[in-house]
Amino acid sequence: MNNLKIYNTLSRKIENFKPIHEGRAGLYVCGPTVYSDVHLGNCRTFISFDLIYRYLLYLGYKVRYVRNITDAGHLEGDRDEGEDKFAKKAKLEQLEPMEIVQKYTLGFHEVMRAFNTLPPSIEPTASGHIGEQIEMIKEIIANGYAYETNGTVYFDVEKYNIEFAYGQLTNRKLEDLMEGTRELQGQDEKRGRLDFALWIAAKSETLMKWNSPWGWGFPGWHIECSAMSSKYLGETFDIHGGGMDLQATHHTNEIAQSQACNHKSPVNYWMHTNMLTVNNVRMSKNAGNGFLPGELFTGDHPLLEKGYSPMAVRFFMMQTHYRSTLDFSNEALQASEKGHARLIAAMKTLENLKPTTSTTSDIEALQKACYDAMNEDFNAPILVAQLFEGSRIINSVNDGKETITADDLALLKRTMHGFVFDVLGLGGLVGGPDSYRDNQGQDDKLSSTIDLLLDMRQKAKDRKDFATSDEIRNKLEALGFVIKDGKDGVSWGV
RNA sequence: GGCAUUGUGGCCGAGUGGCUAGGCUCAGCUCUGCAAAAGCUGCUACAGCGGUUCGAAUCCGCUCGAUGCCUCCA
Repeated sequence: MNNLKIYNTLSRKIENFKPIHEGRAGLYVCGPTVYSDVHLGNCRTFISFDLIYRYLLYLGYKVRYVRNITDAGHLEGDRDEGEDKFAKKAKLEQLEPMEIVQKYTLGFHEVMRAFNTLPPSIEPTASGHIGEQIEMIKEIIANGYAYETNGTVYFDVEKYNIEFAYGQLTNRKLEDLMEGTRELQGQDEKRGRLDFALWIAAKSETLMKWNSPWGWGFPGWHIECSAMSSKYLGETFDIHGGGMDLQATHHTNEIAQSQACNHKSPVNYWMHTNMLTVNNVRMSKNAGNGFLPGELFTGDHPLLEKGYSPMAVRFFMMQTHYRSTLDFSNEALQASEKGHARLIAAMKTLENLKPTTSTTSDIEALQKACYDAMNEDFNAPILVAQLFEGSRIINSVNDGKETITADDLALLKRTMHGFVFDVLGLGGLVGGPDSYRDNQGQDDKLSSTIDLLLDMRQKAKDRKDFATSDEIRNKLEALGFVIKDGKDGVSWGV
């Protein structure tokens, strides 16, 4: 449990993970803004952190995993101009803002389930924590790091920077940041160009608004994460994660708010996941090169040659480290699809392995290699390579080319199950994720039927009636089944 | 312009200075009635040029290329 290493954005180094409380870990991940369908880039981030969450659990940590839902106050422009996203979408769709929130929250959960991600321990909403956010803003004002103008409260970045390093997370100096900032209209209310809103005064047309000491309004985007993370994980907690694109603005402001409020650094380990690209260009909502998870599953998109199962996609993501960019292409996806199928086939074979009195491969070394891979900043690609070594052993034992003792077989099963299913989250034995397991009863009937056909084929083979046996095989294969003639009989897969 | 990341074999992708992951593709072999599956073997990889070193894909410098952030985004 003590060998885990994590790359910390703050130090730009791989560090030993030392939790604040022995045996426990607090993890906060910035969740989605639910004003439209979740897109695949978001999914990659959440799947990456699902892996991290799963491995912490697998190591025996008691983890509190908090992932928020942003359902209020997220403006179009990050620097406080623009319109409320929910209200804008609501006008377009003629719905109440909270209907939008509900619709896309449900859709988000559906996709997360399809990818077999574990639900977080707590999934707090911004709109449900307005009080906490107001209290935090009051404290920041009392501490002298924020000021109110016409019902809007701004964070005073330049004043904060005198005492703290505002740009520490991105290694930037305040002067450089100032240069890079444009002069925007309607900003006379701000004292400094980098100042950002903690609370925004409602206009007459604002649909989502709450009462506050500064009048009716809504919270700025960044304050919700500071308020909710400190509420559920404490003023300083272990790990905060999110996509790399949040590093410069959102997370930088989160640190500033928390420091200004609580006088302490909020997070020990900052983790950032890399972007998803298509043809080497970042997939983004507005670039037109993105597709939705649903389109990926069905293949119903011009960029996709066919559909890919959620587990094949998850496996594809596990073959790349979370800090590397991941490029989507049909070729790469299809390669992963086959690799995934081969690994899952070996998992099935593992169930039927027969032990003997000696072992030819070093199972303990395999197990250690799996732990080593994940302990090195959650290196899933190396883990996958080790699991293929495990699958090679499984198949060799199955072919009678290698042997294994009962004890080693038990260890091999524990290792393979633990890392394939519990850590990588590649679904259960029968058909993968829960959504694919609904027709369990049918599956049983189907497999009896296939077994019957294969039994008939065997009888035909026994009397050298190869015409009949091949006909059965060819027709089954045409239906998508794979027939494997093994040493001790026939097996099949889909 | 500033701050970062990055350039690995046909493709995708790991790589902590020396022991050259893994998957997919392709070719061959073993097994098989034939296939499939499985196993084994192979396919002149580290952008270029210098440097440090006994030794560099890995460290340093320069050149060229790609990407991200700095402006909504996971």
